[in-house]
Amino acid sequence: MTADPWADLLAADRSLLDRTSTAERVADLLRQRVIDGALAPGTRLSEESAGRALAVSRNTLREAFRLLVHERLLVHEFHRGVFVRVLSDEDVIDLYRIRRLLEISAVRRAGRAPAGLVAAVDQAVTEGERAATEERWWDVGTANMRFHEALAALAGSPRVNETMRRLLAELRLAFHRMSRPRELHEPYLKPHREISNLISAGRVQDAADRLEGYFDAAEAQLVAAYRSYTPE
Amino acid sequence: MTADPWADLLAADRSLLDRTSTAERVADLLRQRVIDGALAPGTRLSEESAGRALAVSRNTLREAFRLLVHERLLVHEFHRGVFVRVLSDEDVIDLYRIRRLLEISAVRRAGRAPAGLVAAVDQAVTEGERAATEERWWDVGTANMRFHEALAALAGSPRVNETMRRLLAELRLAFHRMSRPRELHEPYLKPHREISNLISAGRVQDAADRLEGYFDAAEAQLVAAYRSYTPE
DNA sequence: AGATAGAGAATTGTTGAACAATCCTGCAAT
DNA sequence: ATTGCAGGATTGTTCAACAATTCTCTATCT
Repeated sequence: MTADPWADLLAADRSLLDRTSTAERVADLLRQRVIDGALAPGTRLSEESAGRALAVSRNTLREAFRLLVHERLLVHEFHRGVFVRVLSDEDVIDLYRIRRLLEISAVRRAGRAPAGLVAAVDQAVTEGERAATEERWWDVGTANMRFHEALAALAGSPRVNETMRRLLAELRLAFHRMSRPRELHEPYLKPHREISNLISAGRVQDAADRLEGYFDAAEAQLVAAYRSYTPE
Repeated sequence: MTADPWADLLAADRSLLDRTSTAERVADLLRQRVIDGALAPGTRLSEESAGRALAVSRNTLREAFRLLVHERLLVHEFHRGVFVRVLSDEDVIDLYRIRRLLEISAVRRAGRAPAGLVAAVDQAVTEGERAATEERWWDVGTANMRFHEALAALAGSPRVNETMRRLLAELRLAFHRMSRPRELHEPYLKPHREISNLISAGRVQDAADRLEGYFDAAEAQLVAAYRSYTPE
């Protein structure tokens, strides 16, 4: 019962010890496929074929499905199966609503944030700019999301981080409905750069105000785009 | 394929049509028991005994467990079982951090909120005051939570509502570690009343500022209390 | 032609049993 | 007091079975 100072160090490594169930790994895999668009919104995932493809039993697969349904990446219709989520207009609006709350609040309190978190914001913007010069538009979108994730991370809250990660994964579902990734992502590079510079300069209130206006414009534009792309 | 105005009304009732799996109902039940404290933090829920008690198979039970683990009410240790979550000090601090973000932002934008949502805030406070005069201290705590839920609801976002509901359920885990429900909940009645009145009066900025100060005090106090109650 | 009904197939919901992998318990040995 | 080691208990995962529900296709009717 002695106090072991090194024990805490080891405890941190415990997570790497491969201690994850197959259900979780299946969920990780499916989540990735939904995010990168290999599984398009609306696709039905039957237990039988998915189970055969991944070589796991139906029960294990169902556990994985439950996780992703809870993350809103899949929807579960009783006795009908699970489908990759199709976002409605209201969903996209709502995603922006909650992101606005979290990000603006986080930026407004960014004065307390450690330097590393501020640097991460700048880094995400830089990464987006580089991807843009190389015309990798999907990567620009990814970098843009990392930017917003970094903004929320300024709050220094694990739960905020996880909430943001899930929201952004959900937002990917909207992107997959739209073609023209360049028109979709490029316009945001400049405002992102401005906001990042304001934060780096310590002018967090100005940054928050700028972000507020940014959201008004971005939300309106994306919703309009999403609506116009909607088929049926 | 005609436009049916009444079809939407019916569609809303579809959810009442009992179309829920047993796993979900088991999860609902367990969630309730965790929230009301019948299952104390740290309790181990073995698959065998829980399954026998609820008369469901292990597979179904495991699906329910997955849901509650995802909601952070249970923790799952590989090959060891599931336990009712024990919140750490950091968890309590983090819960307050994210609540602060959501609630303050929601209040700050409460000008756009419909009157019904504002009324709900007042109603929650009134309910708490009544419970206090009747010395039902646990109910005072419940009403206090409903107050905070109503504040977040001012944002008018389904996702914010759900996030708050989960966060408050998680916070219940902290309360169960503490005795003295009166000392825990009573002090907040007065500030809640003040904030509610400010919002009703349309002075949302003042309310947000007041809430900010409230959080500083409440968080410090609860964390101190939680720490002192912590056994082992 | 188009709508409707109904039989049969396919899929999901749930259970129970089985076995492997891992953890826990208690005792012996040092 | 700590370590090593069996044996038992619990979880992880699969499989097979059946009930409940939905889907599909054809026959029927107007």
